[in-house]
Amino acid sequence: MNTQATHLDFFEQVYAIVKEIPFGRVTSYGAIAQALGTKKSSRMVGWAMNACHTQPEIPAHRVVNRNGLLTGKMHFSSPTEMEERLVKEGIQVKNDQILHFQKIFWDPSIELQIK
DNA sequence: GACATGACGATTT
DNA sequence: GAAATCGCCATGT
Repeated sequence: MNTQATHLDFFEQVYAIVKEIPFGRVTSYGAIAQALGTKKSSRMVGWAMNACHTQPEIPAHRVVNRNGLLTGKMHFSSPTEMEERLVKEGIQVKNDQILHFQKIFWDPSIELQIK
């Protein structure tokens, strides 16, 4: 049937990890990609997030780029919703950038003990 | 099927 | 240390 179910699998993998992100924590696209075993296709993670609108339960605001920069904030209902939501969880955001990013960084490949 | 684009990352200059 | 460049892979035109 789905001879091209490649993206569906990938999307579900990404969603599963993003939903496991604990409160007040964030991760990066590359970290998720690496947890899936394809750290090089970090773009695909971002692409999957683009389709996250099909899954309203996806805390996409907890997923930022490797710089801790809210690169995808513009894809939310409002360009400020991502920032506001992160701050609401106790995450400090300044100039669209997460403060103490490395401190609150949550690596799925480690926390989920994915080898 | 070639060309361009994209919520990225790492490396090199 | 900032800017430029390559890599990677799926999607759209």
